[in-house]
Amino acid sequence: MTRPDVPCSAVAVDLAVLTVRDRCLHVLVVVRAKRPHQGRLALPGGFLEPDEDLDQAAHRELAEETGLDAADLNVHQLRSYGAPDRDPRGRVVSVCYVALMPDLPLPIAGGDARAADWAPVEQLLAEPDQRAFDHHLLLTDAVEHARDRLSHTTLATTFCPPEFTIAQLREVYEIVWGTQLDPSNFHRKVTGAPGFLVPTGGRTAGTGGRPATLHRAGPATRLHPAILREPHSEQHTKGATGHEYR
Amino acid sequence: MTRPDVPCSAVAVDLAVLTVRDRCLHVLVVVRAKRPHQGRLALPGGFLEPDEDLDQAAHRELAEETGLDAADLNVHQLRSYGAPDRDPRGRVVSVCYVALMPDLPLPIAGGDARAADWAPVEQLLAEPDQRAFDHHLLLTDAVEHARDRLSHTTLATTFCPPEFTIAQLREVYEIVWGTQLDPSNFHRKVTGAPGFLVPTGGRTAGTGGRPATLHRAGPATRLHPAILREPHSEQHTKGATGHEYR
DNA sequence: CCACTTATGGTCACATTGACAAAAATACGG
DNA sequence: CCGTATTTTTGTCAATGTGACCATAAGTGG
Repeated sequence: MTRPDVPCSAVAVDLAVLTVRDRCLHVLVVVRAKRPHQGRLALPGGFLEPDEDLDQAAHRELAEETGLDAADLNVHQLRSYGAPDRDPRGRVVSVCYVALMPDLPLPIAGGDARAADWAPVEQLLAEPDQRAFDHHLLLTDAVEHARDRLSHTTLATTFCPPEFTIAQLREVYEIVWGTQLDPSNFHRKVTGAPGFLVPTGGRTAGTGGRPATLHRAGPATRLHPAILREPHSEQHTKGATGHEYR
Repeated sequence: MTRPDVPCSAVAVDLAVLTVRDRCLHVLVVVRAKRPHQGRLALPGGFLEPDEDLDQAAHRELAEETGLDAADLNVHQLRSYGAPDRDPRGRVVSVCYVALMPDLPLPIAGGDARAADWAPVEQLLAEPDQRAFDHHLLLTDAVEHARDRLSHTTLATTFCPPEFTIAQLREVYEIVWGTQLDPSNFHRKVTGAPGFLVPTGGRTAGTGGRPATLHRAGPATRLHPAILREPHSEQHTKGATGHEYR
């Protein structure tokens, strides 16, 4: 059905699957088994199938790589990448998705036997030229995207198990943002944001301190008021990722 | 160069070019000259050329449709659309860009002689099924994107001429958001946001009121503090566009 | 000079925030 | 069993941002 008079490209869907693990932000990576970039770390992904929506492809790839049903996870399109030379095999336009998930037992070795494992984001970002294709750029953008979203949405709860304490949630923010947050003020903010947290009635025990009340994620998606990343101040002319707004 | 063993798609780049005109938000549309959707209004766009980056393609299309050099305009990728049946001719994945510009003299009839003209966004959004392809969805997302960005970035100035008054800037916010803003409080906020506005020294004249000082866009891109859309309050569980975060 | 219009500045009550203190509720060591 | 350390949770206070609203400044047109 594709028309012969129109330039034709392969369309790939790549995934930046993020989680918080061992007090660090991790991303799911695979070791490439084939050329090009054989042996290098890459984001999991694959080509769009003929009768598939982009979102469907992302969910399928996620299921193949992690064995997880993405239905209740958080998978969102980030942006597309189409530099003409980004894949030496030919023209490939890649649609990148970001998925956030709690620290589940393990990424099952993928359906197609590629080795998939968690890698610390900080370490990967420190060596810009070791990734396959332009996946360093994809990862940079994905992390920045996740950081931004934590401020304005209730996304942080997707890094947590179904029931969690406010300290666990605070740890997520601290790790993703690389900052320290005041426990007392953080508590006030998140409990004050309508629809963010729902107390389950349960409490923790055996942690050597006052037991914490357990919470579930509430119905809200946008956060009001937002939880700000920077202690305020400063001229904000920065923007790291190369996809600067305005 | 494209490998035969991989599903192949056409990749299109579509543009939602927004401007403020006659106190309404307008978008640049073309009347489709060919089937499918002949005679219907569509967002301008075209297919990705073999040796072109996505951003380059967006700039090229913008130049073709408006005759404008996009260098100093504001063109950003929104997201991609890839429903299998979105184009009856075959598989087409479309990367949508949003461009914001001041109300320049006119959109020159495009290089390929298609009629390009401004259409009021409100009117287009009111008739969901009259657009070509899924361009109603693209437009919905583009407008929501622009609205969100006004709060947190200095994007609003790109709707204004090089020199503008604070009242003109306020009008941009009011029109894009569909709200009324208090002139006095708005003035306090925008003049207080560091790097947002730079007074040029000039003043208006002949407007039947106190002359306003003229400003240029400042160096800042992010806005601090943000200029909030809603007078506060309310449970924010909404999200209109179908691409809900969380 | 006066009415009118628009821009800009000020006031005040209120909400949000960060820094910090204090209280509550547990574990653990003696 | 008591005191101390630890962690959660609740307050307090000053600084700042915000909305509602009023006042003043500085033009135009009669």
